[in-house]
Amino acid sequence: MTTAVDDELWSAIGDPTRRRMLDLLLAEGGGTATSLGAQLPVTRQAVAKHLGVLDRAGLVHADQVGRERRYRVDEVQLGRAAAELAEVGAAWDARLRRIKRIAERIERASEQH
Amino acid sequence: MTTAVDDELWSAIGDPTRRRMLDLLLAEGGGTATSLGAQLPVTRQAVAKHLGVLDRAGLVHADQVGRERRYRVDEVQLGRAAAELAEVGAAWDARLRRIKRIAERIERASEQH
DNA sequence: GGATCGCGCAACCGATGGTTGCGCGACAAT
DNA sequence: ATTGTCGCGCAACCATCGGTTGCGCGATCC
Repeated sequence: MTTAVDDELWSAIGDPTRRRMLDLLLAEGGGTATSLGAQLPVTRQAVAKHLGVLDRAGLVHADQVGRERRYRVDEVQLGRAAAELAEVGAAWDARLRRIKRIAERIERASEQH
Repeated sequence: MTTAVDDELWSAIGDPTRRRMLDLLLAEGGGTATSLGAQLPVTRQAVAKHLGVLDRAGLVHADQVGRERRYRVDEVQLGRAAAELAEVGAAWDARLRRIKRIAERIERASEQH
């Protein structure tokens, strides 16, 4: 029962900084490398690289506005990502629950000697 | 509304190979660096390093059996991890849903000019 | 005792997340 | 129109990490 998760997507949202960037973009409805960099503990250049990764993964999308490069979240793609996250979590949870049940049954069986 | 996710834990389960290792350990109720390496596209040494990371993160736990070093999953810790995954997914989902609702309201408002 | 098995350690390599430094084009001001 | 500032992209460089190969050692099996 392989969870069939898109590893491309995982590596994009696996990075903590990129997750915080997505959060910021969602909260403010968009932003630039400079505006995000001002609210993060990394430089503008680092943010720009991350934006490139997210862009190639299809999670964000940029358009030029004057001398600014404004990024916004692609809600559909991020929705897919969120769903996959929840799916993996649920799969593990289910598996753990099953194991726990079996363990308890064995416990009971050995208790009554 | 910061999601307050433990970055330590994320980086541990963020790696695709480590996730597959956890799956294998769960499916077989434990394993060694060699046994896992045989079922993965990487060498035993790479697996051993990953096991070290998972061990330090508290997700697995080893005990020596003869000349074997047998690892098993710490179900409680993995349960916490699964819960956090689901939580982040749900948080994004909720936020996206809220944004969509607002967007639709604006749409309607501007339509009736 | 000798062959084998499982493991740890060390050196090395490529990709990646981060930095600094620089130059260029777009906008603002006098 | 020139001059200054702002936002950005490009390049060089560094540390860390996931991966490899190679080796040596201790435990186990004949």
